[in-house]
Amino acid sequence: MKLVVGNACPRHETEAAAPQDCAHCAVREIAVCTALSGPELERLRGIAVTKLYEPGSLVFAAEEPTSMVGTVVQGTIKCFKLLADGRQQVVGFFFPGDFVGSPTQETSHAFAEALTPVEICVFPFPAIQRLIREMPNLERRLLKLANEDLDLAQEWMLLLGRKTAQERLATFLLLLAHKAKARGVAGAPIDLPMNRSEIADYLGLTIETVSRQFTKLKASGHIRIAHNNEVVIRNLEGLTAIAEGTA
Amino acid sequence: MKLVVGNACPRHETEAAAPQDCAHCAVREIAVCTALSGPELERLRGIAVTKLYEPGSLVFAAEEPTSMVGTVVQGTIKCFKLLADGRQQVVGFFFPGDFVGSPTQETSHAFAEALTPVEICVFPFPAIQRLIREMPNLERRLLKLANEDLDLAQEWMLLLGRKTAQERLATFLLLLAHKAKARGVAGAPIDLPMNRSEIADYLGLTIETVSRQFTKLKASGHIRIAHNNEVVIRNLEGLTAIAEGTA
DNA sequence: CGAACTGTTGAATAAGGTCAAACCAGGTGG
DNA sequence: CCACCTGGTTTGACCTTATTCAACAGTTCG
Repeated sequence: MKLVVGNACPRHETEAAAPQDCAHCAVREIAVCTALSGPELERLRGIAVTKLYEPGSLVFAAEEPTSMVGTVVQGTIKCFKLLADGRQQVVGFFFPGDFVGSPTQETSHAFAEALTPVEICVFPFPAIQRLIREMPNLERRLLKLANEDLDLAQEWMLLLGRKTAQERLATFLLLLAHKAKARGVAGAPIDLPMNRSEIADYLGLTIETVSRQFTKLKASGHIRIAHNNEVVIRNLEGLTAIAEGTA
Repeated sequence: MKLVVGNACPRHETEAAAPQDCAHCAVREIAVCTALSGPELERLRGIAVTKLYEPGSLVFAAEEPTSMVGTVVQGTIKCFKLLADGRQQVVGFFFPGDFVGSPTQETSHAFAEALTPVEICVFPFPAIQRLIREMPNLERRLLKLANEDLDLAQEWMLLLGRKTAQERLATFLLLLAHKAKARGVAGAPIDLPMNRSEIADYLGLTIETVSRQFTKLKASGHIRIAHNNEVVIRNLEGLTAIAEGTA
């Protein structure tokens, strides 16, 4: 129960202009906008602003009026909650294509911080609320995404409430692999843009325990760590069995 | 890690007719239907079926095609996930007025079981999907509910990942008090329709630990247990401080 | 009244946390 | 080019919290 104050720099964003060209956007095929027709997409682009964030900078803070939601275009974000004494729980990592923020809640109850240089296609809050009312396709897509997020959150409740340290790390690595695959970066070694501390705060563990479990998974031949801190899964079936508690 | 197979009877439901009169429904003011106009409400009622479930019976199962969503009218439901060896994580308790099930997911990833005699205003899956497309107010309301559920799920991730046993129980009792208040049963002692095992599975603890924490909270004068297994909060500020880790 | 549950309490154990030291890689500057 | 620093990471020794195992108490119900 050590006090670990979030060291995120309060806002370090660079405002850019509206996104140039949705057709050539890197995440066009997987983001919210997938569901939209040409004219709808054009309207959404009308309210969008591309913003850049430095690693470590705060994207939004808890208990403040919601200012934005948006799609991650590049980089990785962590979303987390804090207790008064600094205990931290990461509630999600967001990669390119992921939608960040709650489009209906007037105030956020979590913090969001850039882990790497991040580019977000930002939709300002009042504007997106208006568009939602006018574009059923957008609303439908957001409902779908919210339900998927809820599913994942419940899966994570199972992990945090009932899985062992080993099972948690295995589940985490498989989740990253799965998400990488979803955005078309399959097969390749898994990039870990977060450090041990952030993994620990996602898995409800300490950095030491996370490190020990990495060591175990390496020793048992389930994974291998490449030079640039990337993870290679060497035994997918075995790792899956561990993650599901059937090893 | 003891094997605890769910002992829910597979389906023990009684089908009734369509709900008689929404205007006099006990949960009219707090359920999904709040958002709907007269004609819309009439259409929703058109697809609704009131169903009754015995305590212990299964409302729906994980990994099966979604058959229904619905509003709890009476009684309490628990929603939970299982690991292969029987470890269980409750992901939510549902009280009168609460909406159960995911209206966009083709298959559920959790089980739902009646804890008491339960009455649900059921919306069959294909029908509700059609209605959602045709009634923006309904869709908006569902999006709002999904975002609120997600918020609660993240709060629970914080609890499961970072709170002590004592803090977890305190948070749980305050949540129940809060939900009771939301449906207009404020002030009164908190009813616990679930047993210690189910509380444990919600808090990521064992029954023994839950019991010990109850004893501690009683001893410290924060709560009192009434005859019928109801909890009276005697020191709200103190209990809140414990729940938030600032005690 | 006694069987079958559910809940409580106690003692022993283990999983993970805490504290502390060593390690390692990537920069910096002499 | 290499010693030195610095941050993150790994490893080890010990400790704490919650779990496990076991006995017991209270209720409900036949």
